[in-house]
Amino acid sequence: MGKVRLQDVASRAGVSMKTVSNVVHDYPHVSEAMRHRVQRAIDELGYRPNVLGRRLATGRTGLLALAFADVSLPYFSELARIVSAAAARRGYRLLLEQTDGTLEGERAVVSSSEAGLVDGVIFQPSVMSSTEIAQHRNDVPLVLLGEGPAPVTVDHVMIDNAAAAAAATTHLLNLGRRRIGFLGHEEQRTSATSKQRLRGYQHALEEAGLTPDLDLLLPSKAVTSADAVVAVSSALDRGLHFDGLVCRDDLAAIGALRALQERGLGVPDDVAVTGWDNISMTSFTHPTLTTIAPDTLSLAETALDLLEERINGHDGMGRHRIVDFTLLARESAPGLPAVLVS
Amino acid sequence: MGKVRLQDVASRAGVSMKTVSNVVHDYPHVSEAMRHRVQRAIDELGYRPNVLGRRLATGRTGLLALAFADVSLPYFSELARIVSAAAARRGYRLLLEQTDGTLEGERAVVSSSEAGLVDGVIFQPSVMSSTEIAQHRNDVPLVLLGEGPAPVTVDHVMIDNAAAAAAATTHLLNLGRRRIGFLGHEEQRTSATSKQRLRGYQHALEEAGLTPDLDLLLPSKAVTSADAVVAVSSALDRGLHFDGLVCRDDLAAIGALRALQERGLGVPDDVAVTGWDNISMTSFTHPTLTTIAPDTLSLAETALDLLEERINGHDGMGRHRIVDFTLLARESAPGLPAVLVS
DNA sequence: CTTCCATATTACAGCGCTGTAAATTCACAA
DNA sequence: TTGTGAATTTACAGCGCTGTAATATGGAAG
Repeated sequence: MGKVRLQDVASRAGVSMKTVSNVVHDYPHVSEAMRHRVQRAIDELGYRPNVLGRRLATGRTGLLALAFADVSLPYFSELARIVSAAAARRGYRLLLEQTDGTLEGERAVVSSSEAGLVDGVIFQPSVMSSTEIAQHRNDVPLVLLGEGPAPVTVDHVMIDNAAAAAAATTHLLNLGRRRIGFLGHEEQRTSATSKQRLRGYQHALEEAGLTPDLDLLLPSKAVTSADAVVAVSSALDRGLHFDGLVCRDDLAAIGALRALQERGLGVPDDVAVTGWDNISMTSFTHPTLTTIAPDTLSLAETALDLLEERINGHDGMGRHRIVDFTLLARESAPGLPAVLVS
Repeated sequence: MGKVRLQDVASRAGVSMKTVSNVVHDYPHVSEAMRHRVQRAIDELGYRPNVLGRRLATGRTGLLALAFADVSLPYFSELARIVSAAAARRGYRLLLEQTDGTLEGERAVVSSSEAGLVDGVIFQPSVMSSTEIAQHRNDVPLVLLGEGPAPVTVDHVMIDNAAAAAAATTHLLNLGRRRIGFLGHEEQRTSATSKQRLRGYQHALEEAGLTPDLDLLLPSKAVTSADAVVAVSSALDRGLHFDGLVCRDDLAAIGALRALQERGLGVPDDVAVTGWDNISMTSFTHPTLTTIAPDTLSLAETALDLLEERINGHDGMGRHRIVDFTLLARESAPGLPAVLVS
């Protein structure tokens, strides 16, 4: 068992393979009698179509890949869930591919050294430059996610990072904070993501007539809560004073919460904090976390729309789509009702 | 481009397809000169082998599936990362499959309606009964994870849940707690996982000469922090008193932390709390969370060992393997040093 | 300068399936 | 009864690759 082939069913039912294939695919021009006869043979034999054979014949696997640095990061795993569900609604299954945020891993994704497995790829690069992405020969349809500067030839979906960072910063300003820090950008080789967020942060400060203070930039060794704890703790140790903190992402914010509480600083009373991503944990931290919530559902659907068009042969220039985000005001920086910015 | 086939390379290099194939696979009996010549043709044409063709010919895809309820649950996403890395070391790639914890989704996994895509499946069932799993025709090698009662015919890897629950409970008893609750088992249709954990909890209480109090069992609607918050809050509302809480998993524990803090109860002073799974967030909660840490690395390796044997044709009875766990004492229930229990 | 053997290379079939085009069947009208 | 077109069903080739078995090559031995 497990070795039943189309031909076996065909023999059993006394028909041709193609007729069986037609029944399997609900091809309309099959008589009822025939359909029943074949279906019975299928059931009796426990036949299961082999995707590989089908793929080889049709050129499609019904598989998409979603590639990013690390599934165990909540933003990615929650995104994966949403994309996976959306893909399933369109009849695709999702293969998750991790790059570990390394150049090597990302190169493997775009060069797709093993072709033919997936019909398309949704890829959130961490370190690869846009020019390098563009250079790679692109056998398989590709849509980029995230803030990296996408090459003009490739489709791309993102939120307006600078605007969102500005919204978070402005939110803190509206709470009366004046010494607002930025936490969690990479120490060296600042990523495009962090750069855009820093830009929005700086812009909002300047809009408010404040001069950004370089001391208030707290880089973090890696994008983890642990490194954020270290960054904030050492800043406090060296006597830095701040009353607001715009964090690069929720993990950094959670690290910040922890570090502040260890020093006995109250959030939001002493320091108001904002996160970024709206990972589910942000509703359960103490205090709950004010955060930038990208419209991930729309992100997923948009990316899949673009990808499906590519799969179906669309061959134009890269399209660039911006999806919405929301600033969710919660305990760590309360005050304004949720603000929708496009 | 993207349409380079083995035959194209063969023509270009002026050799047979098989020779190209041999070069691609580092088959030993190929002369250096030939290897170079073919390799140049490969490079010039940008040839990428097509996995599907290969699979059809060899019967292997190099893909494994990891199936569980929901990637966005931290335990699963962190497990996925570990299994994925371990699989990569063995030359496999990992396909993540979500069942949403529904019977329907789980049936789809075991009946593998589309055969041939993956070489094997690692599956953590949530609701499917062992008999039903056993009944399903099993074309593809399968290894079960987790606490469900595994059918004797199928390989299975787990930790000793009752022992771990007893360890957590005993840890609280050693801290002098006497009114210890259990939080987070399913309200109806208690899962096998919860049952075993409840059993260990009860056993530890009885060992200590205490009579389990049914009021101290706080079921939760679903396995989420949100529902845990509700469960704990309403227990406190109805005046329930407890000084220790063994939680079914870390998410429940995080919800408990939140609910207790909202009521102004101190952790661990008023209530000591233990979690389960050691998700990374438990190091950053306030207070940090004492938790049961399954040896997931060993879990992953063991599961892959068993699976590879099956893939390579092993056909005996189901093997059952127990992997270690550790009780990590942190702030929410401090005291004893880490205790290793097998 | 043969002969022989080990090593390098090739021809060919077939993995399981589907698209195309051709063949068959059927219902109904002439 | 026969013709006609529409509705079903079938034959066949081929998707890209690899295993097997057969063939070619080249150097050492005779």
